[in-house]
Amino acid sequence: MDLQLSEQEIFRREALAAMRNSGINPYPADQVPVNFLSKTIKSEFPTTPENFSSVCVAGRIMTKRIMGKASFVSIMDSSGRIQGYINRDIICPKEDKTLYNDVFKKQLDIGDFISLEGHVFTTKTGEISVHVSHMKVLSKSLKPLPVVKTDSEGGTHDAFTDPELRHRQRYVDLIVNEGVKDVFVKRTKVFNSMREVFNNEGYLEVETPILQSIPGGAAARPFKTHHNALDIPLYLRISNELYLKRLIVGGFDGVYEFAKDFRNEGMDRTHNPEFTILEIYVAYKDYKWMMDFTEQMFENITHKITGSEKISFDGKTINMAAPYARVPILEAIKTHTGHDLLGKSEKEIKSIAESIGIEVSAEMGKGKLIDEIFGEKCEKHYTQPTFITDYPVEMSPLCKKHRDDDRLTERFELFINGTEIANAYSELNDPIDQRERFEEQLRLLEKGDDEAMFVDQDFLRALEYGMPPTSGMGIGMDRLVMLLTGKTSIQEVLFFPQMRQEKAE
RNA sequence: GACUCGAUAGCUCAGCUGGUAGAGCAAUACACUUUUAAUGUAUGGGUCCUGGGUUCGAGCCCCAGUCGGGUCACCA
Repeated sequence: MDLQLSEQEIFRREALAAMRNSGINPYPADQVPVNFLSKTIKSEFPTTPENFSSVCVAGRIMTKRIMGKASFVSIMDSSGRIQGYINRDIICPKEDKTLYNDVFKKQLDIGDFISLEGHVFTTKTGEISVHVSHMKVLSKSLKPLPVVKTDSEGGTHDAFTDPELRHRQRYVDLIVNEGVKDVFVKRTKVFNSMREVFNNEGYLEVETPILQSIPGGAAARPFKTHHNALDIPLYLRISNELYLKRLIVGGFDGVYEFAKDFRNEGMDRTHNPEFTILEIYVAYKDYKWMMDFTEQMFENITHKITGSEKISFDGKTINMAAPYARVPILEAIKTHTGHDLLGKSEKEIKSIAESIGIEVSAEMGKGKLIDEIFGEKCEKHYTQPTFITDYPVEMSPLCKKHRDDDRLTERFELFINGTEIANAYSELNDPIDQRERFEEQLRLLEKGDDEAMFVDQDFLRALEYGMPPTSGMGIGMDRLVMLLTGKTSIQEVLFFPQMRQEKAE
């Protein structure tokens, strides 16, 4: 699509041709005998200089400083940057100075990949550098990178900041913006440390279908697609919950999946159409156990990722150390609105909601009303990790009724910084109760609630074979990563957030 | 979806009351054998997001659209 080349792009193509004319392959095929990362050299050279008499590093040129017959070049590898000192008469010991005068000085640009071989030394100004004896071109770059500079006080100049460009061209963002890579490395560390916790408990990581004919397990609008050979409609999953419970029926004691889910809804700072939820189901446990398990895990992974139990987010300090407060939802509503909703009818709750300024509509059932009141008046108060528990039965069609009060369920949601991070149940395993709950959802569906759940007959059949008491939880991984990396936008923790097409054609 | 702000050189931005477009970095050329936001001198580089309109004249004003940010709504 780049029919029109900029001046700089033309210069780079000319440099590419010139390089070939000098007998240099700008895209060689051979392996590069890299034996050190820049980070290792910088951290270990001061104590064991004898190990660095013959190093080979490779990376992308980030700056070039030419001072006549000697030059400095900074290259960036996966671990950071290192400087090379390039002296004309050292890399060109014979008559022919082409490699220095033409290739290095003129044909190599910021963005090109090179390898440097030589010994490590410290320059007059104290920077650990590679004293280069051999330089090789590894790959020519044809597009100019944004040049971000950092001054001696650590200030950044000419930062590459346009969010559209940063997200569309994440590869450029990763190259030039310090700290971006780190967010994604942390993201993977979060996943890995949770995996470690689950695997140590003996839980099995599994995979379940993404293409589902009944999009179940959550209240959300699905993406619809079509299978040609079967000639049937299929949906991208909005949740994997019902499949993981089938596996508990099948006899696994603990299963988990880091699941990409897809919801065909609005996008904003905390929603992307595809996102990742960790779902875990453990047999013979209840939601109280899950709270203990969760707060312990969150304390551990926070420490592992950030080095502390305390995180700062958006100017607030959040203490992730266990234990977390446990507040029944109706208590929370009582505290923040003064209204006790326990035992109140749908009509009474509706008028209370209206009286405190909440917009209500005809198709809102009891569960939805309570959800609205909590969402509007309460959740923002829970900055520190708090388990909100015992949701009304109408809000939780897949959750077991509360052992002490059958108007409530054994459910918790974990709120941190006013946002829901986790949602967990003592899973409903009474197949007759489950069928009735589905039928209630069907009535809501007919009433026009387009988020009500579909009836999944095969899931009911599985429950009829018997499922042990089980506790299950879902954790919004993207939001958890946001929290642990201090990012306020989901786009900052996804490599490739959803965006509109760049060009109309 | 609503409101709002924005889009100008490769990047970050400036651009007066409407009078043919500017800076820093990057680029090109030259100088410079330990620099580091290297430096000095010179030079080139523009579909001012797109399409209409007003005007003698539009980067600037008006209308429509595209893409993005923010806020809200929807939604976990």
